Amino acid sequence: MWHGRAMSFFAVTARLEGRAGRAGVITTPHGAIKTPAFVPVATAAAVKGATVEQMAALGAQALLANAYHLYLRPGPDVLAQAGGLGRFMGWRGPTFTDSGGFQVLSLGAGFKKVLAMDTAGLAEREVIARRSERMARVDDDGVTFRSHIDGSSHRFTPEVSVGVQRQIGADVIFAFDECTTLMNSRAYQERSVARTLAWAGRCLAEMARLERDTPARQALYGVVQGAQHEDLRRQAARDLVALEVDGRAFDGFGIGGALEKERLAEIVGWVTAELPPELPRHLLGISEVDDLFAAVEAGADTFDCVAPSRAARHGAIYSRDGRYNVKRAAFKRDFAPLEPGCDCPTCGSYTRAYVHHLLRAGELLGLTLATIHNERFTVRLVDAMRAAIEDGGAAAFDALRSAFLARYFGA
RNA sequence: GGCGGGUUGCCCGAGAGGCCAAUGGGAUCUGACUGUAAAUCAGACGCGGAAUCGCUACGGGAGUUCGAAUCUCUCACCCGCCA
Repeated sequence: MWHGRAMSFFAVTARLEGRAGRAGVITTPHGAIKTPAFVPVATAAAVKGATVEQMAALGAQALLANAYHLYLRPGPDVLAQAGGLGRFMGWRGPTFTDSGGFQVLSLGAGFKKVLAMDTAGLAEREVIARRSERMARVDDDGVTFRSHIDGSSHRFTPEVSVGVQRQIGADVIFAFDECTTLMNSRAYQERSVARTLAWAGRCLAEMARLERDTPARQALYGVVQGAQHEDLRRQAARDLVALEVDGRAFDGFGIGGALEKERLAEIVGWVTAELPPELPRHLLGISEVDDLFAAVEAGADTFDCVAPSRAARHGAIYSRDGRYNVKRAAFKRDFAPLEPGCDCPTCGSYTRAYVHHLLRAGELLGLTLATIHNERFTVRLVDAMRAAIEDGGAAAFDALRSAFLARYFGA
């Protein structure tokens, strides 16, 4: 059990002078994660389009799956019987699971909407107007979900989420939280943060209870919400840090929910300022290049995001010269690699023209090749940040960022 | 040789007198995607144009009608069945 906090679950190995950013190492029963690190998403115990061998080869240190999805299918008992998430999926490294909290939003008010970044998109009244088509309903005790698979009704509470994640057996699990949008009112955000805090306490209690029966070395992260409101974010962080139930406290913290892109650095900064430096912070659902630089500088240690794989499936390719869509007609006869200079297996053997053709032809290999590249791009980018922090400190980090962003976004 | 069916925009395919520049798919072009209900979604897609505007279009030609992709005649080609 890690909850003693004195145990070396996480250790800081280098810092950005004068800033919150740092490098470190998370130690799990399935290996270490050098931070900052990008953790690719494997929602249903699979990175869509890529094998775990491919993910290991491209340098992924850990993978993140989702408790809600695995609960519905194949069922947490199957994962438990398999020997845990990693065993089940053939992945030898560390694993994370999200609590299902995000589905409170994605199956609820935020369906098919840009959740965090688009403030102009959807007014709260529209969110409310769509209520009838929601497949998730929140109350103070938990969330009632309609399965997106068969429409059946299911109930998630903090206790259920922790129990499910316990069975799934990832090395790092998250407290069940309510994820809101920027369109929610201030009053709603206040109520929601209070609810998430109450749930956090119940998660700790349930974790303590389960650990009493059968010890298992899983780290539990509390999730800081509060949207764009500084006072809510800071208070939420302080409350979670102070929380201790039956001798159990959080091993780390997630930063979640609505984040205005323009204020991401600021918001992450508020939160990390309130968090103990000796515990790791995971920024949920972020991976665009400028966001990663901002968040690492602001003190986030790990990240997960669906963007690299989803974008790849849709033809969007990350490269140091910016993101582009390889399905565009312009690439039909472009026989350069997806990103010249990239060290990924795709770029080592294949061309834009080939991936262009595969994606247009609906060949599954196209998804795989593009996914491998995008995941490698993102992993490597964060790895480069870590190296800069460890080897050159703030000056090196700044140099990397300015050079990278200038080229990525054009001069 | 006879009888019947057919020919629609890049492709397939609806439409059977005005509401049709013409439903739907596909292809094509472009955009979006940040704790995955996402191998998805959205827009454009005859020509010109900012346009509720004009032009050209439903195999060719000739008609009927205020008005035709839709009705008539005819020519061409395609597909069935019977000789």
